[in-house]
This record gives sequence, C-alpha cells and structure tokens, in this order.
Amino acid sequence: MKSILSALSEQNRLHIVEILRNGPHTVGELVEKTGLRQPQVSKHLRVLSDAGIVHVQPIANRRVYHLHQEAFKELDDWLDSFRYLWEERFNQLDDYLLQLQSKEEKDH
Amino acid sequence: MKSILSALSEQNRLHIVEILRNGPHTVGELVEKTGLRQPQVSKHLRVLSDAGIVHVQPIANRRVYHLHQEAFKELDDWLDSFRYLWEERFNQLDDYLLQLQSKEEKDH
DNA sequence: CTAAAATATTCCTTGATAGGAATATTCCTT
DNA sequence: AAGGAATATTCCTATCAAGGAATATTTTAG
Repeated sequence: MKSILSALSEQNRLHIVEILRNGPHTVGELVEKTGLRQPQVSKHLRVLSDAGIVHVQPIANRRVYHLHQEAFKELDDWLDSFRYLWEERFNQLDDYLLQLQSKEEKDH
Repeated sequence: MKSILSALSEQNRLHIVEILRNGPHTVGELVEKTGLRQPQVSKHLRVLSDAGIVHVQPIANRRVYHLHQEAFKELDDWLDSFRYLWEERFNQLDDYLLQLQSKEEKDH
C-alpha cells in the first residue's frame, strides 16, 4: 500500500499513469507525451514497476508498458475501509465530543 | 489529487489516518498510539489537514482530529477512471501489440 | 494573575529522491 | 560483424521533507 501511494505521489509518475490509462505505450511514446527525457521516464517507470503499478511487455527493442490492475484493486480495497465515512448517517465526531465531555465531568 | 497522494505516501501519516479510521482522536491520543513525539504528530496533522484529509475541532485546549470524507471521495472518483481495468474482458495490451506489429509491416 | 497542560511552530541537520549527463545494454538491420 | 535505435543504468548534485530540540501559543485550573 505504502509503495503504491509513494509511487503515485510524484507529479510526473502520476502523469505517466494517467497517460497509460488510455492504453499501453512504449517508452518512446511516453517520452514524447510527457516532455521528459528518456532516462527520467525509464527511471519513473522503474519505480512504478517496482510498486506493481505497471507491467512491461518487451517487443523487439522496445518495451510496451501498461497498467497492472492488481495495484488499483489494492488501492480500491484500502479505500473500501473508508467508505463508511460517506455512508454512515450518524456523526462519529459528535459522539466523540460527548464522550470527551463526560470523561471530563468524571475527572472533577 | 497529488496533494492527497503525497500526504498519504508517508508511513507515519498513513498510520495516523488508519488510526483515525476508528474515530476522532485528540493529538495526545495520536501521540500515544503512534509512539511519535508530539511535535512530529502535529506536523503530520498539518500536512494531512492541508491536503484536506483531516479536519480539526478545537475543544478547550485540545484539538480533536477526524477524517474528512471529501478527500476520500476524491480518491474514489479518481480510482473510478481506472475501474475499466478489471471490468473489461478484452485485453488492451493485445490490441496494442497487434497495432504495433501492423505499423511495423507498413514500414517495410 | 500565574502555573500547568495541550498543541503548534521554528530552526537545524540529515537522508531520500528527482533530474542531468554520460554510458551501458539489447535488438534489429544491413 | 557493425552501426544504429530504443531503453536502462550509473554517478553526481541539488532540492525537499522528516525528525530532534527548543520555544511559542492557547486554554484551563487555582
């Protein structure tokens, strides 16, 4: 989880991921679309790959990169544990404040 | 989007967010549960707050922090744009490789 | 009004990381 | 085999962010 998030936390990598959302791309195409230099693109792809966000398919002397669904599923599962936030109708905060207050009264 | 992701990309902040998933906490409680020192916790909370991930409710001389649903909704919306990855049955990669190959043949 | 508790901020130092430049590697073409 | 194209890696430097220590701020208690 942490490696996925930190891989995505960099501007240019986020951009690359959003380009790949439109389908697989070779490194050269990514260089063109991002305006970055080739070595930096390769380096970012390495980080994304290590985080399991992209996969590579070698074809001749090119490398075709594409998104790997597992990483996004993982993110989605993690987000699931927060969905109660906008699905529950009662307010956790109010509850907590009341509880804090009653604790205070006990202290006196 | 980027600020949310980079806020969450730090280990201890991710931990704080997961503690807050169980409900609102004061700074002191977070210090205790994380084992971090108070100033660092305050600093992390600042980053989370700037990213819109947490909100604060002052009560006496304490501050009660809680998760702010909007940030998670935003993340969820962003993830939505990738859901096709595990919902589509055809394979983008295969399509792309075929396309690459036919382009190559034209070049000859 | 003063002291103490809870929290935030500032300053400093250090470690991680991104970009630049150069170079290595791999595969194709001839 | 040699050269060139596509991509990856290495080394260096500069920037940024995290932790430590000290201090400031706010609020309550007495």
